[in-house]
Amino acid sequence: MPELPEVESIRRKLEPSLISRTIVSVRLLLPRIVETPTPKKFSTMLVNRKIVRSHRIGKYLFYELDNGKFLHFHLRMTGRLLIGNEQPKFARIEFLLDDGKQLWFDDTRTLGRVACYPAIPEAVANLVDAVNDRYTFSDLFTKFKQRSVALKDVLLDQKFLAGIGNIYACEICFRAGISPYRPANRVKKGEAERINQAIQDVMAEAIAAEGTTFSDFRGADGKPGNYQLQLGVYDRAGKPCRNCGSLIEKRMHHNRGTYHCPKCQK
DNA sequence: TAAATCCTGTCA
DNA sequence: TGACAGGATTTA
Repeated sequence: MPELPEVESIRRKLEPSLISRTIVSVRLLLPRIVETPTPKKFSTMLVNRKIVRSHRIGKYLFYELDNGKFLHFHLRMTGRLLIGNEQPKFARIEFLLDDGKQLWFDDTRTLGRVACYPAIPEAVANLVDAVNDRYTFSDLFTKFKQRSVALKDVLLDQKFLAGIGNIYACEICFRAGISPYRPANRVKKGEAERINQAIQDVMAEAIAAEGTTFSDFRGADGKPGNYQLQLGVYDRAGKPCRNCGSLIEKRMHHNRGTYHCPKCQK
C-alpha cells in the first residue's frame, strides 16, 4: 500500500507525537513480524530509549534512538502507524510512550515488518530516494539505456529510485505520456526528461495531498489521503482519459494491475 | 526475467 | 469461489 508519499505523510504527522518521547514498554501482539533481532531483544533494545529523530529512505522508515540504534518500520501493503489509546483492529505491536499515549503498528495482512538495527543497513542507506536525494538526469537516462525491461519495471525497481510503487509508477508514465510497457532502453532523451519531471511533480503533488487512499491507507491521524481524487489512470479502467477522452486500459503486468491511456501513452 | 511466497480481507 | 489488493524477497 504505502508508497513514498504515504510513508512521508505518516512520518510528518508522527513527528510531534514521537520526537523526544521515550518508549516505556513494547507489547508484541504478533512477534513474527519482528525481523531482527529476536522479539525479546527487540523489546529490550527499545525500552527506556528516547526517540531522537526520524529518517525516511524510499518506503523505509527509521526512528533513531538515544542509544544510537534505529527502530525500523516497513509498512508493505497494509501496514499503518497510529497514535491513540484505542487498540486498532489489526494491532501487531503496541509502543507505550512516556506521555501516556500509544503508538500502534497495525497491519491486516501481516506482511509489514519492524526491526531494530545498530545502524541503517547499508543496502537501504545506499538507495537513492526518489525525492530527497540528489541524482542527475544523466544518471537516470544512463540507467534507462541499460535496461530492456518495461519502463514501469524500472520505475518499480527500488535500487533504481527508492519509493515509487505501483500507483505512482502508472501515474508517472501517464504524466510523461509514455507507455509503461515501453522498454526502458527505447525511451528517447527528451522523453526521459519528461519522465524525470513527472517523477518529481507526481511525488510532490501526492505528498501535498497526504497520499492516496483506496481502502487501507490511513495517515498517522487515521485520516485517508486525498490524491486518489487526482489520479490520472490508476483505478480508472474504462473511464475516459482526462486528456483525450479515450478509455483507460487495465492490463495485468507481472501480476500487477497496470493502467494507461492507449492514445496519450505510446 | 518470471513466478511463487509471505498473509487477510473484500468485491464481483 | 476466485481474483485482486499500495510490496519485497526468494526461488525457478
